[in-house]
Amino acid sequence: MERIFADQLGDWKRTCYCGEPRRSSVGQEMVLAGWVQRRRDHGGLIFIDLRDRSGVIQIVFNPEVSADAHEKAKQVRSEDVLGVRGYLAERPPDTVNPELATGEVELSAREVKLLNASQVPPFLIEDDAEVNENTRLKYRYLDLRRPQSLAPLMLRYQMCKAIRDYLDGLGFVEIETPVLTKSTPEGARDYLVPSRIYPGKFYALPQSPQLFKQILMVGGLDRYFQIVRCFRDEDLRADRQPEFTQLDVEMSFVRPEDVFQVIEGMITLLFRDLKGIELATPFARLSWKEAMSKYGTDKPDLRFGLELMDFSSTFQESEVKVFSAAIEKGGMVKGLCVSGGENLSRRELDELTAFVGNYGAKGLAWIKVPLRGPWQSPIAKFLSEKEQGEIRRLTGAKGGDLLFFVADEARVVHEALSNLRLHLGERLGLIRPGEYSPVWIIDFPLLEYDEKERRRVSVHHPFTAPLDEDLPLLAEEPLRVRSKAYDLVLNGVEIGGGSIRIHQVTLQRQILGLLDIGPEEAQEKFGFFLEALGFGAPPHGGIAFGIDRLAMILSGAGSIRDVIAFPKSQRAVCLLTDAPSAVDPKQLKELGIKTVLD
RNA sequence: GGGGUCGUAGUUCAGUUGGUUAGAACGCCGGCCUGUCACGCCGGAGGUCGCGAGUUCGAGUCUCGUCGGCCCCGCCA
Repeated sequence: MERIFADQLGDWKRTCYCGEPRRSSVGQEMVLAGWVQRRRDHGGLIFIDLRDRSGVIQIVFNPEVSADAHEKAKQVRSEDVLGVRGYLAERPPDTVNPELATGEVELSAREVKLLNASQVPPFLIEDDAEVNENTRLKYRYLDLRRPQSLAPLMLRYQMCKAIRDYLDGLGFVEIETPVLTKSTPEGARDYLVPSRIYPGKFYALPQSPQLFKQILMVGGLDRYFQIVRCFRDEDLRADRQPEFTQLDVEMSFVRPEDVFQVIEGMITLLFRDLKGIELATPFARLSWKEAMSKYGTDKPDLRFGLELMDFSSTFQESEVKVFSAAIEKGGMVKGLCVSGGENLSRRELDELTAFVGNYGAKGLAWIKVPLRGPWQSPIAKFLSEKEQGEIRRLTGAKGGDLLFFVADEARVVHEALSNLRLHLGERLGLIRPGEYSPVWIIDFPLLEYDEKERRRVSVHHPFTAPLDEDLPLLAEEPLRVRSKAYDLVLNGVEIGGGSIRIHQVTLQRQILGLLDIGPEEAQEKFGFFLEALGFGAPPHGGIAFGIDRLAMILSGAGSIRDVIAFPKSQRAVCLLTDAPSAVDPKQLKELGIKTVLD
């Protein structure tokens, strides 16, 4: 039988949140409202735990206090919405509930309004209820009633508010930029929005407000920021959603150090206010080259050592053919030394071999260094005395250690070993919980060669300025030019990235040329921008932060979906609304669009 | 596009080498109960084993396909 509750709030005004009443308010008349967490019907007395976002309070329905309220409470079920008027009472001492913030008091109900009935919820609204994510997301409104699910969103809000206050204090101005904008080449796949007024033409949703913020600098804004939604039509990951939020920052007349200073102040503030953690400043700085060499990645996790070591010169002429052959072909041999790793089983070593296979490594060589006796290793018998000596010298390996080696082209070696390093770091418990190691990665290469596209592409983006000292290399050896780009990496997560931009149109055209973007294409794609640079663009630079990833780190969330109110599934579907969905043929006709699917 | 993993009651899960009527806990429904707070006690309902083929005397279990959740590779200037 369907239960229908038709009471209205009427002139009732809620006194406070359910989680707030304390002993100091005992005796006061109160109106509370919320959802029914649980009902305990003793036949005579009925207890109801009433919940809102602030917490839970116990309501007592005693027929001797109000027969009418007690009668109504009999009909109440989980997740029904109630308003209750009554007196706050002190609980009898032996019934105090120390688990509850409101556990010393209870509301004695005089009058109750049944404001809405709820269907039986598909899952229990409790923190420790483990529910499949698809069910949680389909009923996200129920999921959000759990403090555990709401907390990351609350923290995210506090984070954004603190950022706004901080930047405001430094004279930054938040300005909105268009969401319906122009598709730009380079970068990720665009989300397109068809134009009705110009059939066959499309807006693109911004991947970032890059050009607009630079144009704001040309406009003399001097210090801009925006917390802004960005869109990239690429496949999802645990830390990637098709729409995500950036903190976008841009400043005029600045050097990288000026940007670092502003951002370090902001990040330390967030950790201090939101986590009570004091981060040391200035943050570490690591050149891209050093990061790649020591960690095999441009986003190293500095919470633990386990650095990569280069054995290329050791194995140049090695009898271990996979090593020497890789070097011969222009590749390298690198490895790492796992202190105390000797007790890994053969099976575990096989698993690690399969693991590096994910990243293209064709194998994983290992050497166990026992406390006494000869090395145990499939390659041991091929290693010369000299090589063994070199390995000892380079690694400092002692009894109980385990050495890993990967030989391949540099890219594969670095991919494989950097991921192996992270994997081992986690698995061997090298990461101390609660530790945060921010580091700026600087001096990125400006360009790299894309084998698939057979042309140079930007490592950061086409508007990044080269290092002044490398400008002379631009014409002859452009791939050796470093840039004024920087990333902020925290515990192995790239949380922000930016650069000092090119502010002179001549240099900008030259860079576009190096990217094989000819004058005509440049004119068509960013003519407006090049023109703007020509009207006195100031030197400027900035940075963009992944707000979602920052919120993940600060809240300890395991997935980006935890810090987004209505996230999409891995197949980019909104499980709540079922978007994307088919549209009315009339809508398509109006837009001049025909689908070509069978 | 590829690899891995999961899908059994509303939820979380169990289900043996393929074998009779698919189980548990919580939730739900009914009854009793005036100090519970994971209330308790008694009783009850609830299943397209994701979907579709195939193998078999017989499929929750095996095979293939497909759909969906999650993780990863590719992709993400």
